[in-house]
Amino acid sequence: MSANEPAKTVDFIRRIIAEDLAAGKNGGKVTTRFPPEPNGYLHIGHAKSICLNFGIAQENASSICHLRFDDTNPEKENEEYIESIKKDVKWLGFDWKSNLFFASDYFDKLFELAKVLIQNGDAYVCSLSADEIREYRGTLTEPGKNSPDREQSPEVNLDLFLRMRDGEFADGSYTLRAKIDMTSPNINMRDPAIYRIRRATHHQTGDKWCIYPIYDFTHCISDALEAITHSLCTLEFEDHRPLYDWFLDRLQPQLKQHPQQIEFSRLALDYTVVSKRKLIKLVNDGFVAGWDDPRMPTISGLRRRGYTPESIRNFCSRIGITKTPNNVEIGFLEGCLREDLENKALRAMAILKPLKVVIDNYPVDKVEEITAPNHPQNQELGNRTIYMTREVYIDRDDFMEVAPNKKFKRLVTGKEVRLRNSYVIKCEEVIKDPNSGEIVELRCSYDENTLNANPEGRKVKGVIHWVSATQSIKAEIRLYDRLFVNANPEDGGDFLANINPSSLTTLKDCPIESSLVKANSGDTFQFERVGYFSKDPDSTEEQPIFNRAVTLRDSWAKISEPRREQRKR
RNA sequence: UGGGCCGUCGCCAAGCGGUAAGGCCCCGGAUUUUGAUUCCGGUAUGCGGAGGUUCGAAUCCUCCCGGCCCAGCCA
Repeated sequence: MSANEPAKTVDFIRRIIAEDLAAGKNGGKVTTRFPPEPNGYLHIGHAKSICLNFGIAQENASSICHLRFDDTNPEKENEEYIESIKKDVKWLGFDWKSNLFFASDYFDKLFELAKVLIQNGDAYVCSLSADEIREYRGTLTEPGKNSPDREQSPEVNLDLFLRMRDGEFADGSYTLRAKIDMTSPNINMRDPAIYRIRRATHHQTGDKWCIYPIYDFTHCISDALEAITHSLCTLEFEDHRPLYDWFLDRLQPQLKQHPQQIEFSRLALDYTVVSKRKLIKLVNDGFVAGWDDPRMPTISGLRRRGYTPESIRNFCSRIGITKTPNNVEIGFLEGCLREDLENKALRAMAILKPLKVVIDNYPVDKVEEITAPNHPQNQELGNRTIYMTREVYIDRDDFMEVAPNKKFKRLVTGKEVRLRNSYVIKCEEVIKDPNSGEIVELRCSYDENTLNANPEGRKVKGVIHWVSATQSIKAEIRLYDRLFVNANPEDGGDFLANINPSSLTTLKDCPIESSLVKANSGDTFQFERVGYFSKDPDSTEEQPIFNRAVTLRDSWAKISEPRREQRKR
């Protein structure tokens, strides 16, 4: 957080924790956990949770945040996801130290605790099929009815449960259920399943088990076993809290811990989907190139796009933690990136839509070395050498035969403009293709006394970027736009129907200044007057590739095209 | 329509009975070899609505309206 940032008011969760600490609760300690299921890559919504949980640990002395994989559904999980999650949490700047856990570490313990529930008459083995269980559950407005197996003796239940574990029954034939209340207005309390039979090889436990515990049973116990003090989760688990507490209350003699679950609202972002199911769909159906496609709101996608950990952390800090359903503007995230990159991205020049300029009075073979600062305000970032030659490229958007209005201050026929870090040039003649009428070249002259100096007797307001035609390299530049055309991709019911067909524009053979050959994959630059660009890992020696992370703020665009579609909500 | 939760500026968000913080966006203006950055200044007589309690209400009470979540052997 920058020095002039106003003091951030504490959110309600941090306030509760501060109060608990002050009251000496939990022995004056606070332990949190980030509990992802390894069934997909982490996204910006997870970043919010990571920043909260790890952030709280950082803010309190001797506090710690565990990384725990909630791996109770082997059919959807795998090792690739586990590795990506660890990588992303680290990249965001957080450290779980030695506290890496798996819910599957507790499978034996969980099994024993399930037996305790059975022995105490708090759980029973049910022979109803999935369809039957649904029927027996009732509806939102009608109570459910008891399973015929509900009053089975603990002895029978225990025998059945052991045989479930021993593989005597087919998948789906039995479940272990908590015996709570089939008439509860909270559907989660209507005898929820806590174990199901599923012959699936688990990425951590292999084929040791053919029964797997369900989230509600697993999560609260895992929290208790790890002595988590504050179990923070999103609002959709609010209805599960009574269940969370129910299990812990019943098993208090065994666990001797009762973490507190607190819920906060999940992050929603304009023009994006943040749901693993949908993200998987985008990846599997080829709408994007992969989990790390720069258009994806995944941590890996944002990283490849050019986002920095600092910008994401700052974003999470600014949106805060509340229970209000929030829908954050995508521009808010982009603003955080710009703010971070403004101070640290080295400057360079690149031409997206080249227009050749020949400076007739510039010596034919002269190659002039010019030292240009890497950052206009920060000399510590050093300098680089750029090369001035007789032929250069400028951007087509920076020239018009006739100025459209008095505010236009780029190059116009017969007028002057400064080439950034170089000379003032004047457009003398416009060369067009005789057939198409397309402008193919500009013939200009330059004022040799204007390098690092203002021209005599006149003011030249406009400054445009340029690249030498002979001393430059060529790059592929990928321009990204939002993945969806609607602020709410769900509009109309099918998010796939709202995919932006032009979310990616690939520009080939863009002239970029030669200093960029030294760039490493992942380095991010500000291409002056254009935006921030990050070198893509797919780059090769011959073909550097740059991804546009975000454009610069562009107040000229507002004047010249004030009613851009994108500005509408 | 059962239950749970939420409604303060376009977007986030403080506020917790004493007379509406802040950030983003937006609008002016200054500086600028990036129409960037930076810097100044502006932007809710109003807190979903209606009543009520009180000297005083965004904050307390009542009713109403709107939104989100829950009927996986997913998490």
